[in-house]
Amino acid sequence: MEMCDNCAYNQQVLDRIKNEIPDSDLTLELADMFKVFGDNTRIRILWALFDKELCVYDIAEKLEMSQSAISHQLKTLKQARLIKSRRDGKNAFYSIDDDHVKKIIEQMIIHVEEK
Amino acid sequence: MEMCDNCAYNQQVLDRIKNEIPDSDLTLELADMFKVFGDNTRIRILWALFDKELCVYDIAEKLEMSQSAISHQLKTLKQARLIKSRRDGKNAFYSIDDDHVKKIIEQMIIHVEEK
DNA sequence: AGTATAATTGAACATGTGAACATATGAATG
DNA sequence: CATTCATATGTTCACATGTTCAATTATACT
Repeated sequence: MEMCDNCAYNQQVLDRIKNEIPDSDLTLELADMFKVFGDNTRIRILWALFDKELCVYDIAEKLEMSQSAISHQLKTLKQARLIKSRRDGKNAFYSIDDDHVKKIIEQMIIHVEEK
Repeated sequence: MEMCDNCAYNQQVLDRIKNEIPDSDLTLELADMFKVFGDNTRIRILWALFDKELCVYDIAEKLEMSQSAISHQLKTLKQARLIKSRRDGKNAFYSIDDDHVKKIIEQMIIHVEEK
């Protein structure tokens, strides 16, 4: 099978993984980022934001949770730079800030579904 | 750019993500799996096991941690079916049980490095 | 200014988690 | 069968996490 440019790039990263365990700098950074994804509410928020921008109220309604709870989690997601925000009048609109977010979740879906 | 079979399959999963938020069944399962990756010790254990099978003692030495702490984390990783074990006499050898483990970490590396 | 709506923040609370320590299992060896 | 080595397990404790409640800020409208 032909390997496309995208997969070739990924292969480079995979090759690097085979070497010695890196400093805790990288592994800690990785673990911290996985932690951000490791919460049901945050996964659902990201899912809600995949194809559209939403304000806090909309997300809270969609997920049937309090604005406060959502706002707290949005802060976490924003600190991790997975989402960005934009204020329009009374509303704060949030959207995905990173092309990789979908790919990361995609890869995990493939994993859990094939088990 | 040509898209290879692998990427075409991934694209199918990505397309699915665009639809409504699924039941908490899937999102919870995803979050739980992310949680397993969301620990520095477990990331380092997985890294150590990428290219070879190791016993508990070897991992503990490599990571400079107690056997007990490693054993606890190995149990977590095994329950999540990310690693498998094989007993050979006194030693229990552990190895990666899932082809996706590398790809999942690979994708996260790409993410944290491009930020 | 005063009110309403939207969002954020901080504190409190319950729950979960990882590591350390001590102890228990299990397998090989004498 | 007791001992030793390798691993596993249980308990405890400190710490982190997610949600709720209450208070505060920010913006728009009358």
